[in-house]
Order: sequence, then structure tokens, then C-alpha cells
Amino acid sequence: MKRSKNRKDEIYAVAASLFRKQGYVASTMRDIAELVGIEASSLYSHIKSKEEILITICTTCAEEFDEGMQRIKDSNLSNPDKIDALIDLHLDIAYNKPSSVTVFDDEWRHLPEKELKSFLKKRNAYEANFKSILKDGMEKGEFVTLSDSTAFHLIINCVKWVHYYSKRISKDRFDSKRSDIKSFISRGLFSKMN
Amino acid sequence: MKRSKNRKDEIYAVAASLFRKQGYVASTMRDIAELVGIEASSLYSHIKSKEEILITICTTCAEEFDEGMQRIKDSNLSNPDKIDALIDLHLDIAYNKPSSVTVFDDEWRHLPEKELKSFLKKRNAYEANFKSILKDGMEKGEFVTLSDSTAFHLIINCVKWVHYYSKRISKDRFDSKRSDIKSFISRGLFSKMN
DNA sequence: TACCTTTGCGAACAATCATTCGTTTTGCTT
DNA sequence: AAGCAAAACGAATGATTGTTCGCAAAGGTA
Repeated sequence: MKRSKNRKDEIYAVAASLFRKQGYVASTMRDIAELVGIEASSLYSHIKSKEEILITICTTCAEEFDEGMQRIKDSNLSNPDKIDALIDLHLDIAYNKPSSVTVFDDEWRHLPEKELKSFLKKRNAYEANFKSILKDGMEKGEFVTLSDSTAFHLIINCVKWVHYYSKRISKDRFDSKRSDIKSFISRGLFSKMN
Repeated sequence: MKRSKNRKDEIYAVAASLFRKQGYVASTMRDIAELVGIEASSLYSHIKSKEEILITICTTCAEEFDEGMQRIKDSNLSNPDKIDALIDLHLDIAYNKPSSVTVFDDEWRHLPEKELKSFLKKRNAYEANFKSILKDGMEKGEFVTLSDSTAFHLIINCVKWVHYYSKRISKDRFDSKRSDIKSFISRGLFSKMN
């Protein structure tokens, strides 16, 4: 039960990177096993099923976003600062767990029915919170006025591509990219900033 | 050879929407056949293989982007107007062929080796053309200065989400969304416009 | 009507999938 | 060294996959 934990984590990590590269369905247990260096049947000494791997990756990631959203939402930051903090939340998770977050973004539809349902529920709640910050800010004249749904998707997608295209880069280069992204969104959202 | 063409097109259309919904690997020939209303084996009277369907969808879409890029690149529009035209190109394709473009975006990695290679070649060429317009515009002071790679990804991703989240909407509602997106990008890129 | 091509069918194929099973090896604790 | 639980194995299972095959409707043309 000591080394077991390590193997388990190793399997999750290997699976996440494989799911990112090939997709969940196209990744076989034999693929995962080979990367870990054991036989496919041996995986089952550590994990319950292929689905369980996907569930764990997705829910772990979801919790991370949820905690961040809760923290930011309940803070006493201004609406623009809340959006700024949310952007940082996304970028930090993308930098630290690029594989997990890609699986979270792209492979959630292969979750089994029960987990899929609660996943979508959380996702909708997250989106609603995000939009309500935007809406409040627009009403107070802090943001440019546009459809809150469109604004939400624009911001999210300005932030979402980072973990796809970039190989692991240095923190410095990442932070330079971060500032480019942030100022782009700021101009798009505030119109008067530089 | 008369009705054959219709069936063939119907199969491609059904497959594209199924690939969009479930992904290429998770979509079986039996799934496609059932939606068409025939047996799986009957599909092979019209198409050669499952892979051929994916290849056709992806290359058809790629050609559409290529033609647009060629036309815009060779025009005598200003750099900002070229970017504006490219945004329209993406939005129009997304509106007219949401299924195909989603498959093009997400399932290309399952192309067989040969087609994958030429796909990535075209994709890189497209990206290079896009960036070179941005770079030229930055040097002339027409755009805000930032990494051309980051600018490229930001623009593309501001435009890419449309075909994911929206069910078929009216042209009017789409054009309203279009103007929200365009002005967001304009502010992000030009900083001085409204 | 007779002919021929297109379209569809159902059974069958080999390949591959996730998973289970009983057994053996490993490595730690006593 | 003995004992024991965790970890790994190889073989096997049933299900599902894309695809093939020989054959039957269908439907237009002569």
C-alpha cells in the first residue's frame, strides 16, 4: 500500500497524457500498460476500470475549477478583478496540468451516464457564475456591453488554447504569453484600457 | 449512378454529425447505417471505408479554408481588412457546415498516416500565411504589437467556439454574434477602435 | 418481357477490445 | 528464514469492431 499509491498516480499520469494525444476511445489499456512498463492485466491491481481513470481525471480537474470559482466569487474583488483572477485560474491550471485539462475539455463526453450528468451540472453552474460576474459588470458600466454568453465563450476560448499548442515552456515564457493574453482580453472587454 | 450520389452525400452528412457528437473512433459503421436507415454492410455499396469518410470530410473542409486564404492573401486589402475577411471566412464556414468543421478541428488526428502528413502541411502553411499578415500589420503599426503566434491563436480561438455551442440559429442572431466577436477582436488587436 | 446495373441484405470473418481468473513473483515485516 | 500481502503475469472470455462475400430485390432501359 506504499508503492501502490505511486503506481496508481503513475497510471493516471500516463493515461492522461495518452488520452490527450490520442483521445480516450482510441487509447487502449494495452497502450497505457506498455507506457507504464507492465502488462495490461496488471493495471487492474491498481485501478478498477478504464472508465474510472477518466472519471478521476475529469472530477479532479472539475474540483480545481470549482474551488477557484468559489474563492473568487466570494471575494470582495471588483468585477474586473474577478475576471482577471478567473483568467489566472485557467492559465495556472493549464500550465500545471496540461494533460488533465485537455482531457477535461475534450473527453468528458465519454463519461458514463451518471458522472456525465453531474459533470454537466457543475459545468453549467460554473458558466452561470462566470456570466453573472460579467453581467453585473456590464450593468455597472465596468465592461463593454455585449451578450454575456458571447463574452463568456470569448474569454474562455482566449485562454483555452494554451495547453494544446505549447509544449512545456519555461515559467518566464509562459508569463509573457499570459500578459499578451490578458491585455488582449482587457482591451476586448474594457475598450479604454491599454 | 443517380440516386447513388444522394446516398453517398447522405452518408457523409450523417457521419459528420455523428463524428461531431461522439467522435470518430466512438462512432461505428453500424451507428451510421442505422441513422441512414440501411444495414452496415450496405454502406460499402457507396463508400470505400470508414477512413475514407473522415478523409473526405477533412480535405473538403481544408480546401475551403485554403481557397479563402488564397483569395484574401492575394487581394489588395489592407492588413486589418485581410484579418477581418479571414474572420468572416471562419465564421461563414462554421455557420454553413458546423459538423464538418468540428470534425475538421477535432478528428484530424485519426487520419491515416499519409493524409495526416499532408493535412498538417496544409495547416502549417495556412498558419504561416495568417501570421505573416499579422506580422506585416504589426510592423506597419496597424496592430498592437504582440507575439504573432499568440495573436494567431487568440483570433482563431475567438472564432472557433461558435460551431460547438450553438445549435442551428437564425442568420440574424448569428450576425449579431458575429459583430460581437468582431468588435471584441478589433479592440484586442487595434486598441484604439471602438 | 428480358436484361443489367445499382442497392441492399444477412451471415460470417479476423482483429481487437476491456476485463477476469488462477497463479506466480516480489519485497517488506517479523 | 518464514510468512504474507501487494504487484505482476499469461491465458482466456465474451463483446464489438470494420469489412467481405454471395445472393436477392429494385428499377430503369432495350
